Amino acid sequence: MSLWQSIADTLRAEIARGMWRPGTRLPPEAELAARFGVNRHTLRHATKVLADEGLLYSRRGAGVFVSAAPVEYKLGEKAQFHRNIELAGRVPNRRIDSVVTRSCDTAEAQGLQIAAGAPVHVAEGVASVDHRPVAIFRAVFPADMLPDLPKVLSGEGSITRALAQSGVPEYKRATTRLKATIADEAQAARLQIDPGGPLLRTEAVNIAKGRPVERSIVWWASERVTMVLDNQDS
Amino acid sequence: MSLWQSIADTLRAEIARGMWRPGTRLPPEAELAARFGVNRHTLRHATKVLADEGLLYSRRGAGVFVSAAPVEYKLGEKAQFHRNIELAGRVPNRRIDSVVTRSCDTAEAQGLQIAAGAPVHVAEGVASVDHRPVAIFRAVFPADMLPDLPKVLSGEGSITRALAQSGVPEYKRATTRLKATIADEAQAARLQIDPGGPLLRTEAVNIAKGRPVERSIVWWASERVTMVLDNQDS
DNA sequence: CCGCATTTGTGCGTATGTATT
DNA sequence: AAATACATACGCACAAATGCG
Repeated sequence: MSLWQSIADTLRAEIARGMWRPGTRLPPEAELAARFGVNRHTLRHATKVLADEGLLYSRRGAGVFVSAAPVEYKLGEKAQFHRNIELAGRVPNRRIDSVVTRSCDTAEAQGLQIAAGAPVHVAEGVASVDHRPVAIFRAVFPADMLPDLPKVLSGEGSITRALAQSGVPEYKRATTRLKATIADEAQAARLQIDPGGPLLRTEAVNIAKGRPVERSIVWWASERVTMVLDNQDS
Repeated sequence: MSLWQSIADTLRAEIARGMWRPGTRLPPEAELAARFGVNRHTLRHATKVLADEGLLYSRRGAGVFVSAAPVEYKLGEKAQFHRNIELAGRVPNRRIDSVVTRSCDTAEAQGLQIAAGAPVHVAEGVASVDHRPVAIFRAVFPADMLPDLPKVLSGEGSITRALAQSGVPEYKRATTRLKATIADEAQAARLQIDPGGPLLRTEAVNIAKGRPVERSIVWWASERVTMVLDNQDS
């Protein structure tokens, strides 16, 4: 095995076991090169590979840093934001910017299996992990099933808890549709990414007792999250 | 702009406009370095970037080649892809442009659960629906499990049949990871979309008898496909 | 605000190993 | 067997960005 490969493996293992915490700076290239007894180019070859993998990033004049690993968001029946993020050992948060009640459009009607034009509650906001924004969401609920949801939502950061308080203690994700899109300026600003960057758009329907209770559209900053579907679990 | 960047841009543009046909060999590094008036290392930096993008691949002792070969031979459709598209009432097709045997990188090693640097077969090509390209794929197989896969591939023209002949009659998808990316010029050209457009990148591992047999990365033209996950079916 | 040391980014020269042709 | 060509690695030098006193 080549030198740069073994160095990359060593550093990868050290990062994996927490020897270098996310956000911290690695020792200077010269120092690391001396530690491994190689030329600086050889060390740079190793760190370049790790940077390609997303484990490291470097800033000229500043140093090489351990990057925060992208969140792995598990898809499946029990896909819930808070639960997923907490299982990954991160700090989830949801900020609801607006809650309005209006009549639904045809796409929303089809997803929720209600009559076109029926009243719905629409909540919009930003979801974050470790206090960094990762997604913009728009959640649509049938108003007749959840008459007092707006009141509960404004006091809650969790949709699951809000639904529980509105008489829906449990729900499952029925379907998820995924697409890639490009961030416009407004989306980029809210997610604190560059305009034109890649977004992963998920469109999901949650059901309780066989009836749709929520249709959500979420735009994820693809740099900060990876969707994972594991067929062995479920 | 740095030298290697402008060189990479030049080569990328030349490949995009067909000056170097897919499958052809580029001039030797020394010659290209002389053409651009730079050191061989500088040129290698540029070609390395293009190799990372998937435009080029190098074979030690042989040369640097343009990744996607033209229609040399048409191989059969992968069962999953084929069935999915047919169920949607469309006409599926898969074109394998190249099959190369090389040593794997660390990411591939992790996915296939083999030693880093172990030999793998790599098949690249384009998947189409209704005779329009929808995805670029790269499939990686462990060479020790499937020693004669390249021969079988060229003889049979079917990945599933080739796997069956190699003692893998059945396999299933274990995990799928999804991300959104931006199409670079080469990808856009192959998919006949605009550069900068959204791509849905799936990274999947197929297993047979508990052992990984294939790791595929597929870049889908997001304009032409939507991924759907239905938890009620399975 | 300036200057300076630090640190990464880029580039050249050279040498050796190893696979392919 | 020999020539060709890529892979790896070392040493040196300078540019560019950062951060601190």
